[in-house]
Amino acid sequence: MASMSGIREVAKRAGVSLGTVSNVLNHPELVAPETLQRVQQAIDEIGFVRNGSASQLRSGTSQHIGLIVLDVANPFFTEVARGVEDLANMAGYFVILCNSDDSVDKENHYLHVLEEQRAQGVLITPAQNDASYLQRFRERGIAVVLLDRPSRIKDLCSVAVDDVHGGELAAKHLLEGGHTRIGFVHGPSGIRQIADRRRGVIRAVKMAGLNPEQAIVDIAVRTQSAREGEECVERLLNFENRPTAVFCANDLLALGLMRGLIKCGISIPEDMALVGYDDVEFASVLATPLTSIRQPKYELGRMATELLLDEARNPNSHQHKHIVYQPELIVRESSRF
Amino acid sequence: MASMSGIREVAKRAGVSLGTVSNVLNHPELVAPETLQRVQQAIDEIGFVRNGSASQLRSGTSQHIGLIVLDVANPFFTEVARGVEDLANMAGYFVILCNSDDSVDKENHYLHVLEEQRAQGVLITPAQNDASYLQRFRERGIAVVLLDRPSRIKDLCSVAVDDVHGGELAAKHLLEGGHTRIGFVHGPSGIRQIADRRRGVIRAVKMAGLNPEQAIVDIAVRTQSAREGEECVERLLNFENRPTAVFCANDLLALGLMRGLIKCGISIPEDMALVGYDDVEFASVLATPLTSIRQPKYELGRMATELLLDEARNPNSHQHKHIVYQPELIVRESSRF
DNA sequence: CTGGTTAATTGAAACGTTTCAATAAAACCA
DNA sequence: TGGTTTTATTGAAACGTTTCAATTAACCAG
Repeated sequence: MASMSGIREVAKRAGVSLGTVSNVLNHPELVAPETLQRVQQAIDEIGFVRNGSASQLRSGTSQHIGLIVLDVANPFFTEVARGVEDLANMAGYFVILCNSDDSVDKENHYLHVLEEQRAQGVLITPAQNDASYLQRFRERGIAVVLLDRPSRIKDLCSVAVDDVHGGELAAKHLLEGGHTRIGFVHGPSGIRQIADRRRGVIRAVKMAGLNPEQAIVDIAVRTQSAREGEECVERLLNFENRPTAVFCANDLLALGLMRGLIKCGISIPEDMALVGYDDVEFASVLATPLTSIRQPKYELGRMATELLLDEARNPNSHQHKHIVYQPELIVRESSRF
Repeated sequence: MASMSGIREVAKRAGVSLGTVSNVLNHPELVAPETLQRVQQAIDEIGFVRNGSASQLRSGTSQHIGLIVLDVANPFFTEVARGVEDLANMAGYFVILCNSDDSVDKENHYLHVLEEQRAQGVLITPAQNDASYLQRFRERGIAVVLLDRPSRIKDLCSVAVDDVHGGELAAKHLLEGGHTRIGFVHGPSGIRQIADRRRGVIRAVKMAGLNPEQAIVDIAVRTQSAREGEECVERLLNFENRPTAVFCANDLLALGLMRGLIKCGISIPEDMALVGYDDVEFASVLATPLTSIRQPKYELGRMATELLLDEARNPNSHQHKHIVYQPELIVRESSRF
């Protein structure tokens, strides 16, 4: 006798019909207890495991959620991913991990894959600024939530952190410490996060009654790495009117800067105050613990997933939301006054 | 006229049969160029995207690969994940991210999900030491590769890093620096990695003709965090015959230790040499750059995936392998002599 | 004892593909 | 020219579920 696959074999063994086995799997409440047990036993005996593809095909709903980030290795996204995964898992969904590496091609490839899988939804930090192409997704009934991208697109949820405020917090803190000339070290200004943080800095300076042109010393680097941070120390120190404090757009930059400053015999915070961004794990644990701006990363992921699932499950009653978290200033030695 | 879904509508529009459309999708080489183009156009016009579930159901093969790790937020796994994702993606598969959080329950849950999806294979760092239950997977034709777990199980591939050698490298380096009394700071000895690293240390000490009992000062902490590292400084310094060097089982511990030592006015490496493990990104960038043991994390992930895909695609010719990478000593200031 | 409700179970018809044997058309060759 | 091979296309039959209208059984009130 050939193989009678799946549910069918279970049904035969338990002496019930196909439909009943299906009910045991999906609506156990409407199966008589005795039958339920008999079927369960049959399932255990043959070690039956439901075929997800068949199930999804017929029922028309998958359990897939896509998470498209720029780089999993980035500790920021890593924490976000945990938040996503935790909630999705609890709700019975599973997460497909997609690294776009900032490449539009890779991003499109993944979007296509997720479309084929008829994912319930996609959490995405878009590599391309134009999010209109996500429209197609929405038309197919796939929920989309923008991650770490504030957005006013009406028919899309978004979850982000207020980078303007973050920049403002950092600058205000330094201004309160009596610094009137502040270096701002950052990567490409084209990146929204960086542009926003700068706007925050400018705002704080203006509020303090200072002239941004004079109070802010702009130092741009190519990539926001520790190496670049270290290399820009020279530039920083050679300014005719040297800043007494530096705000780095990211903790890695701050780390490099710190190292470079120590090498030059500049002590922190006495000769130069320092503030980073992201509050990565090691910030608190450096030789001179680093003041930094903390973002609710895990929460970001959780909330985004919550919105996504709500949209996926209640497409009609769902209200699109634009959630913006407020960052938090964590003061440590590097800027103590 | 009701909706004629998918392939069927494409077929009608292009004036060909179902089979031909399917061929365009899966075996374009046996479709006449002219027909091919016509079908492609129809596909584009209606914006058709193949239904993955149906495809998988009928063809019997999925594109899913499961990656079950203890914690995505751990930078070690993060790099591994990148290696996995990169290769899997290139080969046309996609990765389902699973965080077991060291919980056997979560692990089992995910294994079940992956079984339902008929995943092509699973990369796993098992939370439970007994890997025999993975046998069921193998019987279902799902390939399994053990990640970061050396194993002699015959019918399973495994990829790992030689922790004994790692411990040996660290200790040997310190011994060569003239240290004859070395602190070994580590978390729970029940963890294989830690036990292995200790064995390496002992081996190196013996090779140097010293007595492990006297040369090694064992300092256990509960968790391998920076905080615990800092807290154990006191214990370290209060030994009657104080070690002149410390090997930490992990960079975070080393970081904490470093901070504690600096606070106590102990200078590194003059008064106390320090070696970490993992060579995390910030190791090179601390006030005193940290000597550490580097593991080929990305390569680990890539190789594991390669083995997995080979097994999934050539189940018959596939040869199970047990690959062990060698870690590398990266010497920096913290142990310079 | 009848008619009406509720509770369990059934079995056939999808779901949207891929597969494969069968056909038709075209190309080749002696 | 007729036979043989090659190249394209076809259409029906799966793949393993879920769904749903229909059936049966069981119960209760009047």
